[in-house]
Amino acid sequence: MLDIKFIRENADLVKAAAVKKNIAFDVAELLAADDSRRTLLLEVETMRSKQNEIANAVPRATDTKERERLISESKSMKDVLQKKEVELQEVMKTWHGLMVQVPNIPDVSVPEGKEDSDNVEVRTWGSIPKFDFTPKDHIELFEKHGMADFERGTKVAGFRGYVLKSDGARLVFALSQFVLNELSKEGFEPMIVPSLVRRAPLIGTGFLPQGEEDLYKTQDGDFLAGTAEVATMGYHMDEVLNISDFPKKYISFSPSFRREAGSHSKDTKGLIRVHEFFKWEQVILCEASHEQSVKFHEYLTENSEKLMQKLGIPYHIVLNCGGDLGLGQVKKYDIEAWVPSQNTYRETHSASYFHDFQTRRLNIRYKDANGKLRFAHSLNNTAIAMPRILVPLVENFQQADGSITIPEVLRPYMGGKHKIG
RNA sequence: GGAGAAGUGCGAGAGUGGUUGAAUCGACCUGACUCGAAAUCAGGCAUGUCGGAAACGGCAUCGAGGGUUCGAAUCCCUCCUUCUCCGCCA
Repeated sequence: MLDIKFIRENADLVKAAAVKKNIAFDVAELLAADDSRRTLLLEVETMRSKQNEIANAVPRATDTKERERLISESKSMKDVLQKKEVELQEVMKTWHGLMVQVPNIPDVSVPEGKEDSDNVEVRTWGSIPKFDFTPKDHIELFEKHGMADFERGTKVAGFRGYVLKSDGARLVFALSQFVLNELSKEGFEPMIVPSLVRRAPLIGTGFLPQGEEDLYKTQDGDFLAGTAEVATMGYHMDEVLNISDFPKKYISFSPSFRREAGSHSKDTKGLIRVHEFFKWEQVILCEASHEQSVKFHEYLTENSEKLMQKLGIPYHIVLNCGGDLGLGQVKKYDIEAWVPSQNTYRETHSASYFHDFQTRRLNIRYKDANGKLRFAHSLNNTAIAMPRILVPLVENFQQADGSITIPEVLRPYMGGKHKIG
């Protein structure tokens, strides 16, 4: 959500933002709604003021006639006021419905573009492996070593179902432990947060109302979150934080769920795109300054890069184009890992910052140096998403004999084992 | 799942229909006293929103949303949350 005052004063900026993000949004419609909102509000409040005045005068009226007169005057106003109030309510509903659709303004450095093919490569790391044999894809490798069972996974869970087994299961926990340790050293506070969440944190983080299609919903009206970001941000909903605690750095774990509505034909096999997975997510809350946001955005990205480097997985960073940005994102980097079987990079991490877009919706504030309440800034980035990360991991480290070398940093968590197979 | 109780400001806690945005105490801030601190004394201390250049003023907010009433923190309804007891249970 943006500040309505800001929108009013910068209508052109908002309009341009919608165009850049390829989001259909009519700023003029919102401004018109805002005009009627303010006109009505003034009318209603003037009437209320009059009524309050009468209500206060009634008990002080010593004369019975005067008392009667006041009461009947107020009564006669009531109908009109009630009608106006209903009118205002309707306008507010429209207004609010439009407000949650206002896109955040993308940074000037965000490239123009409609879809992920328009993203711009920023840097690359590691060398793409050259195999003197025909490399296997991750599905073949997983099945060869009994690390996953896709057939039974589908039997149990349906489309995109999987079961991780043996070293496949061990790797998930090894990676998990590795990431937890590395980021703990960086001062991130580990949290295990709910996946099953209420509507409010999803609205607050910007996944709703637009993303309802991609969320699983329970019969109680709760949702399964697609990322730990939701619950971690919701954690501080309606709070006033202490500025001396900034930046708040969290590393949150949760199972994550995605319906993948509209992606039915994409990545139908294997572990790239699944309905249910595990994720460690970095979340930062900091002071409301663009410089801080930019600084921590780079920091979050570097943290994940370091993890990838320690694992030895080749990757590149892309700067997402306008059309590939979410409603609330100001700027986003994706880390994409090299996947030999597809001869391309595939997204494994996504780092974005929001300015106060999320915190305004979630009402997360702090008192600045002048004692003024301000909305904090929020950012997040994947630390590691499993099992997706296993795809580049096993494919890049496969050997001619079909075995898989285990990255050195994971060996302590794999009982000292050096290779699979 | 069943029965009952409760939700008031930063905290404790009063308030059961009429200047109550809310007593009182504590915390916090400013000042006085002090070399300084403690103690004491004086004053201050909610947020949002609308109008206004500002001063300032209006409106809203006592878990949330509705309702009754000229008037609601106070009465009624629905929901949410917490607590107690029973049942079930990883």
